[in-house]
Amino acid sequence: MHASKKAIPPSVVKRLPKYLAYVQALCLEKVEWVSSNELAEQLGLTSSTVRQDFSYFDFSGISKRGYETIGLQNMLINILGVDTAWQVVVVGAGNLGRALALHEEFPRRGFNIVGIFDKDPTKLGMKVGALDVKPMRELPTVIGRHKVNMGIVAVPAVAAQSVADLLIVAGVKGLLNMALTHIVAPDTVSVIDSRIVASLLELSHSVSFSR
Amino acid sequence: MHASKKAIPPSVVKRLPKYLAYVQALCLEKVEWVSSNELAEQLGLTSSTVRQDFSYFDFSGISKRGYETIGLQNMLINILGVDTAWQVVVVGAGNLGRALALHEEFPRRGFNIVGIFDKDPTKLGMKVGALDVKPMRELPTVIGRHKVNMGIVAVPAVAAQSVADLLIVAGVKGLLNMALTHIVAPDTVSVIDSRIVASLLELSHSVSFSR
DNA sequence: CTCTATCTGTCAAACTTTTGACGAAAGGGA
DNA sequence: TCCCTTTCGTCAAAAGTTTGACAGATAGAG
Repeated sequence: MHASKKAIPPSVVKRLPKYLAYVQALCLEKVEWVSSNELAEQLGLTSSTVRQDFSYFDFSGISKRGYETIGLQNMLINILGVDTAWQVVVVGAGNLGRALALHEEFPRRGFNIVGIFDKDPTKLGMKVGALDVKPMRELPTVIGRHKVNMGIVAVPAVAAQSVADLLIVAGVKGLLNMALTHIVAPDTVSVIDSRIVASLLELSHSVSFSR
Repeated sequence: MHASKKAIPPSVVKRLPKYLAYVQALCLEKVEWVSSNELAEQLGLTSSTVRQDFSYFDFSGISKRGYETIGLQNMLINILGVDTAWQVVVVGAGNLGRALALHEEFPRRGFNIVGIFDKDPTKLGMKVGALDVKPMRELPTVIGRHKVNMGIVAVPAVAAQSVADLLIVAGVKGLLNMALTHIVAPDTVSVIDSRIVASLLELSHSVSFSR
C-alpha cells in the first residue's frame, strides 16, 4: 500500500512537511522541476541532505533537471499519509482550542475537525464555527461515529494526561499535545508535542546566548 | 552572567522546557528532591540521558537523594533565559494570532505580549484582550518603544518571509514561526519553528505506519 | 557529434546524540 | 560500626545524522 524501501528515519520525517509545503507552492506556480540545490537553499539545508532524504523513497530525479515537482508532491503526500482524510477532535475550548478548531489550514490539508469538547459547563453549546462545544461525556460517541483517529489536546498542563487517557480509551491513534507536560501513551498510539511555550523557551535560550 | 561550563548542545536545550515544567510542578507540591530515574520515567527518557544532560550545567545532585528541586528549577530558569522578562509582538490577527496574544501561559512564563499587528485594514482597532490591532507601519515604533526582542509570525505562508524581514529590520532578535514556510534570517537572529500543521503531518505519518 | 557544465545517487568520513556500565558517595538498618 | 542499596557522575561504545567527495548521467551549445 505505502511504497517505500524501508522505514524512514525520524530526522527525515521531520523534514518532509517542509518539502511538501515548498513543492506544493511550486506546483501551484506551474514549475515543473526542482533541484536538490534549490530545495536546500530555500529550506536551510544542504543539497546532500536533500538527496540523501529522497533516497529513502521510490522516486528518482534526473541529472541536469532535478526532481519532477508533481511526482515529488504525490510521493510526499503518500508517505506523510495525507492521501487519506483524517478525522480530528479538539479537546479544550479555551482560546487556543477554539483557534485550532477554526484554523483554515487544517481542512485544507485533509484534517477535518469534527468536534470540540470542554469540561467547563459555561462553555458548553458555545459556537465555534460550524461546531458547538460538547461536554466530555460525549467524546466516545463522537469518536466512534466519525471514526476519529486523532485528537488535539489543548487543555492546561494538569489536565493533559487525563484527557489523553480518555482519547486513547476511545480509540484515537494519534495525539497532538499542546500542553507543556509530557503525555504517557502505549506505543500503539503516537504522540507529537507541539508546545508553543516550549518553543518560546528554547528561543529565549538561543537569544540569550547568541553572540 | 550566565553560569555554564560550555555551550549546551541543541538536543539538550530541546529537553530543558520539559524538565522545567515537571520540576515547577514538583516545587508547587513542595516536593524537595527528584531523581534522574523519576524524571526519566515521567518524561519518557532514560536516566542516563537525564544525568548526562544535567552534567552540562553547574549543578550537582546527591547520591541516594537525587536533585534538589528548587535549585534545579532556578538553574533551568537561568539557562533558558527566563529570568529576564521578554517583550513580544504578534504579527497576524487571524484566529491563531489572536489566540496566541491571549494565551495566559505566555505572561505566566515571562513573555509579555505588547502588541498585535495586521495588514488587513478591516481588522485594525479590533480589541484583543487589552490590546488593539495596529497597522504594520506602527511596528517599528512599538518595537523601539517597548524594547521588543521577540516576534511571533502568525500570518499565512506567503507573507511569512516579508513579515520576518520587517521584524528583523526593526531589531527583533528571535522569531517564532507558526507558518509552514521556512524563514531565512541572518545568524544574529534565532528562528524557531512551531508549525502545528507540520506536527500534524508528522503525526499522520506515524499513525499510518504504526503496526 | 562531442564537449562542457550541471545535477543525481551513493558511499564513507565526521559529527552528534543516546545508551550502558561501573566506581564512588551517601543514607539507613542491623 | 559495617554493610547494603540507591543514586550520582563519568566514560566509552553504539546508534543515528549530516556532510563532503566523486562517478556517472544528461541537456544543450558549438
